[in-house]
Amino acid sequence: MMAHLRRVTLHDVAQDAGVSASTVSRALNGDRRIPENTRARVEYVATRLGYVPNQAARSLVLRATHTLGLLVPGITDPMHGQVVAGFENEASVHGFSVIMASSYDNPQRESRGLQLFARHQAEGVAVLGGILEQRQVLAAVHPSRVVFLDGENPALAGDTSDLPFGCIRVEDAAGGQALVEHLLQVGCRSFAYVEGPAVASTIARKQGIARALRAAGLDDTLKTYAGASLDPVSTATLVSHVLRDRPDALLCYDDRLALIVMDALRAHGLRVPADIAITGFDDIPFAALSNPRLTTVAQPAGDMGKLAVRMLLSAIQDDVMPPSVRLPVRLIVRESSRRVQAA
Amino acid sequence: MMAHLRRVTLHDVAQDAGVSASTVSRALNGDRRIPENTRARVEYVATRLGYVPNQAARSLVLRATHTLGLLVPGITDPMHGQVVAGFENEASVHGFSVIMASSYDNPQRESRGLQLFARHQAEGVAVLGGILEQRQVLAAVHPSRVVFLDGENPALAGDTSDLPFGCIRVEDAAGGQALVEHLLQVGCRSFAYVEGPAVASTIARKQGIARALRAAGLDDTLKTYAGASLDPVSTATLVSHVLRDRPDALLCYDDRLALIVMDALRAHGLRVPADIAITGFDDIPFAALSNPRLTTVAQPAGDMGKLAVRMLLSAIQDDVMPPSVRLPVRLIVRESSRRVQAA
DNA sequence: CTGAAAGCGCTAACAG
DNA sequence: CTGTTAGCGCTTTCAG
Repeated sequence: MMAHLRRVTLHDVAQDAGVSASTVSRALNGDRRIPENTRARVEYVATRLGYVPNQAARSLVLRATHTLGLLVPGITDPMHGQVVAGFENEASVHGFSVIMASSYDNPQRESRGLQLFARHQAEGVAVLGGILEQRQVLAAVHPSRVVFLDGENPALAGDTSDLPFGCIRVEDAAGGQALVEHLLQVGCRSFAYVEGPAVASTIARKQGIARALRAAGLDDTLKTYAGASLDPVSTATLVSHVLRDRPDALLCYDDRLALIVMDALRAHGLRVPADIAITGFDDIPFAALSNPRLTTVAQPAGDMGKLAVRMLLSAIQDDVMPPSVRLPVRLIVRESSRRVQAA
Repeated sequence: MMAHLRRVTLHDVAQDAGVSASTVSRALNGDRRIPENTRARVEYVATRLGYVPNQAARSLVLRATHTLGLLVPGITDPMHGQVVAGFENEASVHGFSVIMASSYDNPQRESRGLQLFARHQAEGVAVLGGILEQRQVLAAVHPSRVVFLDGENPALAGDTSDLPFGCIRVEDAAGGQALVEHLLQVGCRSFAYVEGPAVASTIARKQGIARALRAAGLDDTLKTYAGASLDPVSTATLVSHVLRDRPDALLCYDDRLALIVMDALRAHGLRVPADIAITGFDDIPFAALSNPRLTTVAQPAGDMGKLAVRMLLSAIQDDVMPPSVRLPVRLIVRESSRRVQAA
């Protein structure tokens, strides 16, 4: 059965070094009162014996785990991957470990992940693209500090300072707006939006698009299509709509979707951007490698992860959550929207 | 300073429920000796108070953490993302938490990650694409069980059962071979290989390619180019080599590289597959969405992660590491190699 | 400068 | 059926 992992303990080291456990502890933790020679000897014995401190015991007595929880919808998404990388990096720089859980856009799994963090006494938790309500999240991990990254629960839309949690969002609407302004400039007059999952950012991006259209006096030009997945049926439906309406430009919820749509359109003989312009959102690495290369809106994904850690640490140390922020985005024009002047 | 996370403890619950701590512990852990009504009351109080068991305390006394460590080169890579997803999923199914660390293909960080696992008393650890020697890894996390996934340290090349660690690899060579056989069939006669990082799989794939070429009596046809990155200089060099040699087919180390190369080639006016066939390796999601869609060799990435967990759990429970395995790969022919019969 | 003792939150004998 | 006791591995007063 379950082989117990008998490891070398502080006492083993103490015994071997002929000192008490306290001395070993102090020596290894750089207590100035321990003279250099004892410290060296203890250290020597410790490494010789292969001693590794037991984190569980440590956190228990220190009442601090130096652990952050990160809840992700799914690590397969390149966009999320970048956030995770930024988060993990920054955490490790500050000596924090991160424990991760995937929610797969499923409230149940989201709760389970938070539960996990609570059990592990995470001192702070970041929720990426979560759909649970803030109250629920807060309750689940109380009293950990929480920051919401790209929170998808509609209630997270407003900016919320003074709350026991922080929000990091991007200028989704501004991104949509920038996209439309660019497309107008290259001569597009009719637009369609391909929706993503029914979450906050889907709506915000669409609102930005609608706003820009309104400003240009093209308010009711915008068609909206349900987003497709890799499944052939949904793409076929989408393509048939495009073929029927023939908009000049197709604004997709995100890059992944845009690439799927572009592929489907090509299979049906539509040329991008000659017949139709396509844009994405996120600027995932592959957006720059598609053919045609994808015009998109870049999100500072890595920075978001980094910032999340910073906010959490600040909240942990100073006991005050920094104000929520909304990060700027950047329009990146590539081939998929380079139209010859359209009608 | 550091606000201590005062949480509700077992004793709080015990007090409030008017029983002893042991009773609460037993009730909450489903000990059959506790009668239904007490169990219910305890449970009620526990949830009302928002009690969450302290994992650190638990692991300490149980001498079992139910934690697995996963070391990844970098979560940004879609291929690795799938392995991670499979691993995490399977672990959570079996009630294990996973703690993850990124190595960024850097031995130092790899060691640090392993150290982290040791401190957290991970009961098993999986190393994905690691470059450290097995001995070092084993020493670093002893006595945890270890499995190497796609280990990139050359010494891992041979199949190794009866060892205190397991290896999960894929049929890299067979994949390379299949690719060549397919390319020969569509009329390619001259080949070039674009290398990845100098690790085991780069070599294995090339060996498979060379073997197939030898079998076809085309041994010395194979040119080898240094792999490019997104950086313009390296791609320019690569393109100039391709332009000079004009091979019929370009076999790239992996999909990511293939997409980069394809993009560079297109920028220089070369058409794929009309002028040159291109293939990748891995079958990342975007391989199916490129234009032209990429011919590649699919690896069972998710299964690898899942299998790693299974091997680890089996080693933990039965104290015997299952034999190493080498997973099959699958040739996926797409547009990038659909040549009209070449000369 | 160093050791002895107490205790972090929890579980597991061992009595009752 | 339930409470008391001891102790997981570590840090930290508090004495010496």
